Amino acid sequence: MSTKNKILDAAEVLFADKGFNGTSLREITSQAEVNLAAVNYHFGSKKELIKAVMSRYMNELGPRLESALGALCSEEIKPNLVDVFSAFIDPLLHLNNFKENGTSIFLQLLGRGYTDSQGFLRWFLTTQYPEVIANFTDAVHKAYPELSAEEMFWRLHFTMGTIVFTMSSSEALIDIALSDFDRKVDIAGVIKQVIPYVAAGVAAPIIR
Amino acid sequence: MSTKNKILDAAEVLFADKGFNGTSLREITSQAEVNLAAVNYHFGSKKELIKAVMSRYMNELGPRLESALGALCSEEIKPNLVDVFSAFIDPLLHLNNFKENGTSIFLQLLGRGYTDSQGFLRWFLTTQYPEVIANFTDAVHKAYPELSAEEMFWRLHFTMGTIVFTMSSSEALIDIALSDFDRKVDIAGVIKQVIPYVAAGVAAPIIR
DNA sequence: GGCTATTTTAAACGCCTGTTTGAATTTACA
DNA sequence: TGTAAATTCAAACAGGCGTTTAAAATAGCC
Repeated sequence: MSTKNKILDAAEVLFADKGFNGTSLREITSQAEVNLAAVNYHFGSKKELIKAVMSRYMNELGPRLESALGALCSEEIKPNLVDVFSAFIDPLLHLNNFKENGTSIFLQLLGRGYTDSQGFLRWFLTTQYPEVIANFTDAVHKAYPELSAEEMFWRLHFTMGTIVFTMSSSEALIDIALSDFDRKVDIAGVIKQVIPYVAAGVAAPIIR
Repeated sequence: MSTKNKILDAAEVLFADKGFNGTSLREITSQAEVNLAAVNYHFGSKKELIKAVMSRYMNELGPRLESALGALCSEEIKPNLVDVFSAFIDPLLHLNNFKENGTSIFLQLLGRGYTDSQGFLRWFLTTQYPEVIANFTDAVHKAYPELSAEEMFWRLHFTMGTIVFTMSSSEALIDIALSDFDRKVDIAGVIKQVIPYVAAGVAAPIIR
């Protein structure tokens, strides 16, 4: 295991748990059992390390997401919104093969990135991976063409908020669900719960 | 204007903008034009200052929210979910009278509190203001009695996520909407957009 | 006016942060 | 095996953090 990967592995877990600002390089390097200076040697700075952590996941997720959404767009029959959102399930759950708890970690990182560091991660994702977003809006437009561009903009951001926020606090919520309802829920279970919710939200009647 | 209030006024804006961890006491006190030590003198610690900032809003919002939701529950006719969520509008917008941009600041603070500081604010709100949550779940249950307690739990947290996340990045989103659609949107406009979304999400058909 | 209690102030405390340095060590290749 | 490049390492850097201290200033009250 290379030093670079030891750092990435330790960093992603700590970042997901405590946020980017809330995690120090000393925590990361001692967890990874490497020297403190290794981060700056291999990545240049903490900011570049954050980008590297996100890129590793996006490079794994991006192509699968594109092909899943692309397949949906090229079909003859018009998809419904549940289909569109369900297209996310397999690519997201595949991250669990890539890495233990990969799905959960990635979604938590996404949530952290949206609120930490004054939205620089939003800039990073939208500029580095614009085709993912374009594919998604295309699919939604095909499923629900009556929605104007502006209404779609807002509803997609509401959806992003629902997913990202839920997942960034999913551990706490899963614990509450376990103690209140004696129900063991995993990340796949949460995703299955959230899809009808966001699909109905995006499909809500338009009030003008 | 008392020193205490000067600190609270400066702190809430900075906390909303940059998070609790991301804002230093030195930023707060220099913005408020008071001495650095004043925070620890008047509030004891940074953590207590955060609680004080949140309490000032909750004390303003709580009673209005309770009466709005209480009125809904005591009505003869069964409310629908749009009514339930609409009950939040007036109490929330009233915060704009209480304080300039009060609605926006409060919702941003709420969002920060859920992700910053490992959820201690969730603990603070649920233990200090449980009746608000109870009123809300009662109203939703009356509007949609088929929903089981567990399904309601998840859908309410999805809703919380949608609102809180949207509002915590509302400034950035409003800017994008302005440049992409030439549409000036304010916080009330965003709230009106989000209500049909969350109402439809909570009302989504149950998949068992 | 004088005394007490409250508040404000400048300075320092100890600790933690990301980053840099230069020497020691390991690795890779001829 | 010898040499040059790549990597690791301990140590220190400058700066920011929340908090504390004790003296100075202000306020309230008899």
